[in-house]
This record gives sequence, structure tokens and C-alpha cells, in this order.
Amino acid sequence: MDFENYLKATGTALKLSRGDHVFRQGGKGDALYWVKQGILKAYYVSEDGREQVESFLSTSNIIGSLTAVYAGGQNSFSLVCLEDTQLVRFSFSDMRSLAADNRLIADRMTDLLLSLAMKKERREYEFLCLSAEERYRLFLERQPKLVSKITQQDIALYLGITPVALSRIKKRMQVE
Amino acid sequence: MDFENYLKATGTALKLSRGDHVFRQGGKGDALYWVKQGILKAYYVSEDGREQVESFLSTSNIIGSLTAVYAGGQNSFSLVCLEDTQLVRFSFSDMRSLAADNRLIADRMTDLLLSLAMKKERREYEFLCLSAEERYRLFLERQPKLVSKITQQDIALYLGITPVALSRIKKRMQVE
DNA sequence: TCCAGTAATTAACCTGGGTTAAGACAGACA
DNA sequence: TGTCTGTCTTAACCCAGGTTAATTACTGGA
Repeated sequence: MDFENYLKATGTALKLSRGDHVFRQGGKGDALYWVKQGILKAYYVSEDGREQVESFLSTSNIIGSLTAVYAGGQNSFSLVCLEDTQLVRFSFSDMRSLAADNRLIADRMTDLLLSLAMKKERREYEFLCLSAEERYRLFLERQPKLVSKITQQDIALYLGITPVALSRIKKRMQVE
Repeated sequence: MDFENYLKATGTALKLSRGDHVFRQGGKGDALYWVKQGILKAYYVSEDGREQVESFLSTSNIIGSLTAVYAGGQNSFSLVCLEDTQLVRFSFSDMRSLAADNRLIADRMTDLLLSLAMKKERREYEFLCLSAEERYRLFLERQPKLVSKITQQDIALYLGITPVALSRIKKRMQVE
């Protein structure tokens, strides 16, 4: 059984509308989600009520809170649909059990974890070494298709700055 | 065979001195390192020659560049000893092969990947949602033993600020 | 077509951190 | 004992981005 078949066999198909939440920060559950269709936003709300965007997801991405997966902790962020969305939900612990007897699943699971960790390693580098403007340029390069479908506000919060600051950066870039 | 025995059996013991590099940014290799004894610093050098610190490692931590592990890419950072250090080097691809036939190794490998990814998820959150001062307070809480053994400069570069800024933050915190 | 609500821009002012440079301090060593 | 070197602190100045608020533009109903 390969990974796609595993998803079809054990996963639950979900159809959600723009604005629906897949899960909320603080909730429980070790589920992961494969995005069949749509655009989603993963975001944190910090203690003082401010929102920051962890990432945007689109077709064929896989997302889930690792702190929730690991030892069944709480979701560290919320996941909301920015468009009508189709997802397949599957359980990490089920996949892990299955991986013990199935090399294909085991390989895909390892790849999945590696790529999740690498994605975060890259983002860590960007925050540590790049300016807000450089991060914005990189975002335009990497996710050009998303730009038109996401509000400036969300892009700013993804970059770790305010919408006002992003507007200034855009203006600065036009002039040059 | 459990994980510690796996390390002893297949790993290579290394003894390094303060200042020695374990590997350098841009180099190849899919090795991971288990820290038996000592303190190390993982750091990036960005294009303009500036250094930023990715993390500090001490006893029983495991470290390696995930981009290097994944598909045998290049190390995305350098690793240097801040004290005399004992390491055990082991190959990720060997562990992965072994995991296919050994559930204990497979479990430990999955845990390892999950904890690496979670560590980065946490740090991503800190950069996105916390101020430099809050990140410093958190560092003092989490790694109090390291504080006395690491220069202020390295702590500042870990927090993503300059040594001058960290000195100001410390003063500000004393006054309050 | 008009209205209401949201998103984006712009301006004015404030603040945290960067930059540069000068001094203080401490350990290493001749 | 004095000097050298590296680390930390402090000060002065600058700038990117935060904050608040007013203005404009856009969009989706009714």
C-alpha cells in the first residue's frame, strides 16, 4: 500500500468553506491534514491577543501541529480556510503503527517529518539572517500564486511585521 | 538493539578541542552527532559575512543539518566546539536503513525527527511572536547553565540582535 | 445604485535596535 | 609589573518598523 492509498483508505475526506476552522489553538488531537484543494492559513494568537501567521498551505501540502502529534499535546496554532477547501484527515499515530510493518509508509513518514523540519529550519534562517524586505522578496519568489489570493494583512503577519510596514516596504521597492 | 547500542555499534567516537569545527557550512555529509560531553555552537554565516547563531548544544543533544541529511545536500550551518567535546557521529541513512527492520530504531528515529521539528517550531514561534527581551528571558529560563559558559556576543547572535542591544536589554531589566 | 464594512495607503510621531566608537575591565603572558 | 587581547558597557546618532489615526479604494450585499 502506498501513501496515497493509505490516505484514501484510512483518511477522512473533509469539505470546508472559506472561513471555517479545521482546528483551533489549544485544542487536542494528533491529526495531520493533506490539502487536496484550497488555501489555508496556520496562525498563532499570542497572549496579548495578537495574531501572527505561521504559514500558508495549498494543494498537496501536509499540515498539523507537531506539538499536538508528539505525545498528544495541544495544537500550538489554529488552522483556517481562506477558500473553500477539500482536506483528507489522517492520524499520525495510525500512520506510525502502520509504518512499523510497511516500508513504503515508513519511508513516506520519514520524508514527511524531514520536510516539515526542513521547512522550519529555512524559516528560522530567514528570521535570523534576513530583513523584512528580504523576507518579502523571498515570499514573492516562492509563493507568487498566493500573493493575489491573500490579504496584505496576512502577508505582513506572515513576515512578522505590521500591514502598515509592509505597505511602506512595497512603496520603497517601487521607487528603486 | 536499542538506540544507545546502535550508536555504540555503528557510530564513531570523536574527541575535539575548544575551537575545533565538527563541520562547516556548505560542506557535504549526512551525519548526525550525539553530544556525549561538551558545549557546541551551530551558526550561520550569511552572504555579507555576518554570523548568526542557530543553537547551542550540550550533553545528550543530537544535532545535524537536515538539509544535508535530506537527499545528501549541503550543510546549511557550521558546528564548532565552545569547550573540549566528545561526540558520537552516526549516519542518518544507515539509521534509516536499519529502521526498516527494527522497530525500536524506527521509533527512536521518528522521535528524533519529531523533536527536531518541534524545537524549530518553538523557535519560529518565538521570533514571530516575542520581542528580543522576551526571547532573552526565555533563554535564561530554559538554558540557565549555559549562560555562564557562553559569551554575551554568542547569546545576542542567538537572539537575533547585536551584543550592544543585549547589553542595553540587561541594563533595562536590572532597573525594573 | 447606494451603503456598509473591509482592505490598503499615507502621515506623524515614538521606540527598539543597529552602528560606530570610546572607555572599562579581566585574564594571559612576557 | 606592565602590556596585550578579548569581552562588556556606555554614549551618540540613525533608521526600520510600530502605533494611531485619517483618507481612500474595493467589494458585496440590499
